[in-house]
Amino acid sequence: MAKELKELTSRSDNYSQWYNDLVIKADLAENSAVRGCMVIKPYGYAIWEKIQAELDRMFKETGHVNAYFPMFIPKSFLSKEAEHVDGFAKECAVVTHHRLKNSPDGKGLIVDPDAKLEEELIVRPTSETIIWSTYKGWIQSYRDLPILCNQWANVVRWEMRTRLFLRTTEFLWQEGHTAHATEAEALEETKKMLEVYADFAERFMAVPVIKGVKTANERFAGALDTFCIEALMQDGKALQAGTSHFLGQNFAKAFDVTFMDKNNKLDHVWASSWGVSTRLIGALIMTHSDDNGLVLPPSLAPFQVVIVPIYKNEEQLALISEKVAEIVTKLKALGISVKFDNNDNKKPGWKFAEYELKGVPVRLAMGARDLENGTVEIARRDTLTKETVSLENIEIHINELLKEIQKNIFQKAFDHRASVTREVNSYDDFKVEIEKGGFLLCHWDGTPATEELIKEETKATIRCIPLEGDKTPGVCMVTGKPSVQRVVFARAY
RNA sequence: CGGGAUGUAGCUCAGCCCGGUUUAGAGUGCACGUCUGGGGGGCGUGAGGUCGCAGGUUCGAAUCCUGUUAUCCCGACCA
Repeated sequence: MAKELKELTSRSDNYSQWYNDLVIKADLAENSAVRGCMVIKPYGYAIWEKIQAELDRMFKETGHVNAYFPMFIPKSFLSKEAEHVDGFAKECAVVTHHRLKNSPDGKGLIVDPDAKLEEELIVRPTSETIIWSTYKGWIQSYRDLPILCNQWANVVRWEMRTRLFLRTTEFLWQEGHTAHATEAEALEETKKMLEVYADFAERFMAVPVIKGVKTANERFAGALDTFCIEALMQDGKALQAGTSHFLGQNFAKAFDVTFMDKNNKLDHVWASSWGVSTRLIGALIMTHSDDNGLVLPPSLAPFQVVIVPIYKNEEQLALISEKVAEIVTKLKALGISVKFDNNDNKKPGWKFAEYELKGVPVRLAMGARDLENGTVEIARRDTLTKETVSLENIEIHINELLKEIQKNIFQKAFDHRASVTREVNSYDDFKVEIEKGGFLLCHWDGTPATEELIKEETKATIRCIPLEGDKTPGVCMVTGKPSVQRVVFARAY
């Protein structure tokens, strides 16, 4: 494996560069031949698979089923919901033809003008429109409701500027699209999925999040309300980690999806949609990792334990392998994923550095010395500490250690967030404080105009109106008008 | 779409200002051999390049000029 750049840019030196370096060097992804699109490499994809597996389980547990809809959307569909088209029109990839032919001058291929599509197709930036046009055929009665579908898919948004995982032209995500008979039920669904996301973020990603609702400015195009989970990165910038939208009857009206209710009355269907994307991997990286590389939560690490043998010859390796096999069996019995790296092409020192860079939570090293003493060296990634322990009940020790690492990195992220979250009461203070990063809890008069002004002057946005916590009213830090509660400001990715 | 930068070996880059001792280099990676092995190891040998592309200037261009194309970084826009 080629690792030319041995040294990572430090976070304090250049956080942005550190992130870019880390994604490449930890072998998570790389830029592709297609501008703005990334290749997710096996190690990075393995993390995505872990994320998928857990979320998929959680979705099914909450009554959802998977389905798949086309990646192409007839152009006319997109324009049916007025706000929706406004939100996405500027970043759509458009299919206009369906055939190529040899260039008359003999050089390469050209688009065959005879193969022009009657109606252009949009590569989905999100699937509300194609799904709601489909749901129209599925729904006649309240007995057909609710519909609780999720799809795992790729989407395309033609962004001007991209960054690996955080914003790519094409990205992988899941999008849930649900249809309900009542407003209350759709709203309940929206909130339920927000809880699922928050639970996943905190328990599996070890990323503490604030649950909240977006302001009108930040709302999803076509939604009545957008709920979100907001995370805080180590550099003090916020990252939206997931959204759950209450769509009201907007899409049902746009696509004329009606149903007969229990009283034989025709009504439009109520909707929610919700999604998280490969951006979560970006959140994972920027929350936990350090200047030595990636730090992965045990719950999502492609493998939780790596074992490195240290030997002088084949005989020693054979003896070590035998001992290691016992440990592997015990670990696997506890559901712990483990990799024994007996690759002879790399030296132990190289492997240590490599697995540190890749964020493997626990590393074991076993050599002749350990064989003699019945011990093994355990190194934990989060604290970079090492200890030599007895092999007796080693699997129990490691199991506990993994739990502790999971807890520790969450706590570390939680403490960091707490340390850079503060209440600010005057706009003058705000302008100073926002430069330092972090979440600022401030009173705001609830108007888009004030929000816009703050954004223009400070580049800070309202990340969300938090659902939990202090609800004391006050006065807007800018206009002095009444404020219902403090809202969360930050500069964001 | 504005601003900045860069295309030279698989990768990271030097050489370019000031054209000719450069037969185009280094590090790293790769192949083979060997000594090694508790934190990216040492020695030796070897393979690997139309210097992004197209023109131009010149006796001579990686180097100067023009055009073109691609990518990266920083902003504005967005998950």
